[in-house]
Amino acid sequence: MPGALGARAEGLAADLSAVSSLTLNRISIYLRCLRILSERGVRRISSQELAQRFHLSATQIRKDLACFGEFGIRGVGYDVPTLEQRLSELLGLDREHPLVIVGMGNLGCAFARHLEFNRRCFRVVGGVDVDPQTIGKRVGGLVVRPTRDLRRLVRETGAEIALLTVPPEAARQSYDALIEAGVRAILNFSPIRLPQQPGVKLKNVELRSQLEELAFFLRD
Amino acid sequence: MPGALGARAEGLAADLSAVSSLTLNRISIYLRCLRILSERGVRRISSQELAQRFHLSATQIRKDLACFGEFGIRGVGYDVPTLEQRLSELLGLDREHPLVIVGMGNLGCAFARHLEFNRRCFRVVGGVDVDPQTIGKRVGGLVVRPTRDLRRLVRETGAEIALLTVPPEAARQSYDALIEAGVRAILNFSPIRLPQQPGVKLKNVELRSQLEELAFFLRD
DNA sequence: CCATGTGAACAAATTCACAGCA
DNA sequence: TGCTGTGAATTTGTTCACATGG
Repeated sequence: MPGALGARAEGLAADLSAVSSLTLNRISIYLRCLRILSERGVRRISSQELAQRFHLSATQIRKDLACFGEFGIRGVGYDVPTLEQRLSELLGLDREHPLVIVGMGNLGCAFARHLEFNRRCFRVVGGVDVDPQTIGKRVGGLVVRPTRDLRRLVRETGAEIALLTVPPEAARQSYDALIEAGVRAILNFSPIRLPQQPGVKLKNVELRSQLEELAFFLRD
Repeated sequence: MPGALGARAEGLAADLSAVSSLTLNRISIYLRCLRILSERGVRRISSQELAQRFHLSATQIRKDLACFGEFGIRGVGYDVPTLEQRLSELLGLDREHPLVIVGMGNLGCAFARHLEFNRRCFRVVGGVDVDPQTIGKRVGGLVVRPTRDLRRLVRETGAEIALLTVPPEAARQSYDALIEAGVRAILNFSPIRLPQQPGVKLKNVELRSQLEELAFFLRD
């Protein structure tokens, strides 16, 4: 192991800001698999067996984990609860993240109810919309507020993450409002290309593209 | 240009099955940008300008397009309506794709209504659920049918694509049922790892992973 | 001329192969 | 012995730089 400054006993291999998006998404998947194993009472697992059970790649699991440190026991494998715990901490999932939803249409409401029901690390603390018909509606455990209250809502709740689920024509305006309100990470479900803002993490979920890729596969 | 067999005047550069998922998803994005330009009456655009307007990379646009053929006029740029048309055909978006939704909970209903409203190339022809409370409910223009009717539904409607939006514990069973019913492409929104089935395209949309990547970015 | 299209250079990600340690 | 962790090899993806041709 290189003598990286600040590396602990089960040392951190490299600086965390260099970890790729692909690796992070897979780590999140490994964590889900570990939770399932944990619930089933499995205490130890090798990368090989983890890969076989969940259709993953054993080498890739080990390489991905190597970005964060050393977690296994050579010749044995990984301790399931320990690895689950360590990965949760590394992803910042040991605390709850307050989250606001901008656009309480079909998709926004679905996420509000879904995350309400399945709350793990993320808590929906507010939802806003421009439509007077929608404002005031109860969805899950919250009441929809007007978009002009966004800044106040973010201040009050300390929300750092936002879901952007507005129609295309409102996307740019809502995005600017979110930046202005001071959120630090945005998951954009609208089909609009938004400019990166320094200090604010923007991720796009291109649902339409996913469907269109399937359509491409089906072309005869 | 290499003398590829079957290459037309604006020739196909290579075989389409080798095009990567990354390229396909970007082509889908370019297509959306072209539609916007088209609506605004823009008739010609260069890769440079397209990139600037929509926060893309000009070189990458040209490289991506090169997978499918030659579409531009050197020294000039691309004809917007023509390119839009050609890309639509290439992705198989010139015909409508019937689509079934398995799991009419929050997410399933949201997609049913969303695609109903915003129907372009994809038509929701049916939704199924196991919950007796949900069966029979009207969502958008359709009535939720029991999951045991899935096979018949797929046969009747010719659905080739399915959205899998069931809770985790039902995912594997529903997946097997979809394979059995004969759909050819599945977009899986459940957080369960499913095995690839030869001849059936499976894409996973990991919503949880996207959120967790944002959480990672926010770790202090 | 000027923007496309493309080989060549570069970078990133994945897989291989095996050293090293429990 | 057996599995982890990791350099080295390979594959895949992106960017550069420029020849090509309308």
